Amino acid sequence: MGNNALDKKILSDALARRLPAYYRHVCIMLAEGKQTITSGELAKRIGNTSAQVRQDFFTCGGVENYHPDTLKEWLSGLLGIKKEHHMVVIGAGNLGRAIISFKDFNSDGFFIDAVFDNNLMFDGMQICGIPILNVSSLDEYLAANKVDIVVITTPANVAEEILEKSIKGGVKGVWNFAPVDLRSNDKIEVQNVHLSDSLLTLSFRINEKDFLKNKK
Amino acid sequence: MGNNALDKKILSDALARRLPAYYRHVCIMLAEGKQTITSGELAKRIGNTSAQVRQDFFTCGGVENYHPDTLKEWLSGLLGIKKEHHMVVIGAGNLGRAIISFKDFNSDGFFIDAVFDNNLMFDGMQICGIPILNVSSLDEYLAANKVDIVVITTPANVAEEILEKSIKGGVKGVWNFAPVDLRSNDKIEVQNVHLSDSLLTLSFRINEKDFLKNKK
DNA sequence: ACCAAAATGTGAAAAATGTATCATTTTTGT
DNA sequence: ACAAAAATGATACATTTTTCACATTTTGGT
Repeated sequence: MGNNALDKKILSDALARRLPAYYRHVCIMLAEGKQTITSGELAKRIGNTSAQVRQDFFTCGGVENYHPDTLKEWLSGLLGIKKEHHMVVIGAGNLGRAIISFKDFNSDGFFIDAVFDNNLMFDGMQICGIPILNVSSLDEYLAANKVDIVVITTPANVAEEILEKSIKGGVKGVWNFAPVDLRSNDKIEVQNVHLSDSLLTLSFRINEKDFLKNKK
Repeated sequence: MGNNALDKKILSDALARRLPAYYRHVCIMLAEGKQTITSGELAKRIGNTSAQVRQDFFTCGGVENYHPDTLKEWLSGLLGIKKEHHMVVIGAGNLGRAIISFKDFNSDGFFIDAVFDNNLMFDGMQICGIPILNVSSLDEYLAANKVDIVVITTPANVAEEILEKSIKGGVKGVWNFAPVDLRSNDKIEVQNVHLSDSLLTLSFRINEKDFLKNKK
């Protein structure tokens, strides 16, 4: 004890990106009724090596045993999903609605409490039972309600403004889908999701493959 | 010439992930009417160092000059977005519709030609002018039409099957939003997008911050 | 209960990635 | 057109990340 990274420094992005995958597959294996999980089996599922899995777990402080329940519990603790997270979505467009209708993360304690939009047309309406409010009341709402995470699905030009409001409102994290790179700071954590980036990465890999093929 | 990675080996994932960001910001700067771009300026925008930018460009074979047009052209070539890409979306749910309504990538030569769903209710309908077809006709469609990229927005249980059909149909890449890890192989390139993973990563970073705060 | 086989935890080596340096080239101001 | 300032390309260096190796522990079969 005491010589792992958790004690002194922030974990690497590479590892932070693998943790959700571990969690996801452990949940699946638990649902499949598996009584035991090995590092090798988990590794195979996420497309990695058992050494990597063991090293990651070691870096995160180690897990007591590899029973599905223990692993899920332990990963939940690491990922901070043992407590409830209250979220609001900004933007009632297609993407906003897609996120709201995702049932996936409800089971992990993520709850969407309200949707905000600047279009008055939506006033009084609901999406999947969640009320749509006008974005002009966002400040007020954040002051009156505990909101942990703000989801931005607006156009790029207002994203920065929403970030400011979120900071003022004491929000802990922003999950940003607007095509701008919002920056994290010590007040707030930001996760930028650029959907089109992953399409371009795919296109790049396809192109690269063609490129290599032409070489031989 | 001849001593860069492009000649012999595949570029790293870290770099492949930065390339779209470079492209995105170059496009923005071009739109802003900038006459010239420096490595430092670009670095600042994507939240990195100028050394990293120069190193990346060097690794990719180098660019002639830093004029916005040249850079955009050069990055386009790397990312394989100088030619047209024809896409179909599988799944006409919220996420499918959100992707179809994204206007972002049309300008980069990505065109969505059809949507497939297994729900007969949709038959004959359209989304944003794109026809919804029954998924039973997918094989036929792929055989008759040039499709470069298949976008999967179905539930997890049918994703693997769609991948198989895509391979048989000669598709080059799969952009997968179903919550399973589909694997790339030499027939097809896969990009898995796990939306909830990025939420969990956000939650992890928030949690980690709290954790560190409690230490002092 | 014992032995064999398999899996884990850990430190160290190897590989990959990122940063710093500096000579050369390009730009800017006078 | 020239000198000074700034930016780039390429190498060398430092750090981070992954893989390897192996002693220790756990599991499974007889």
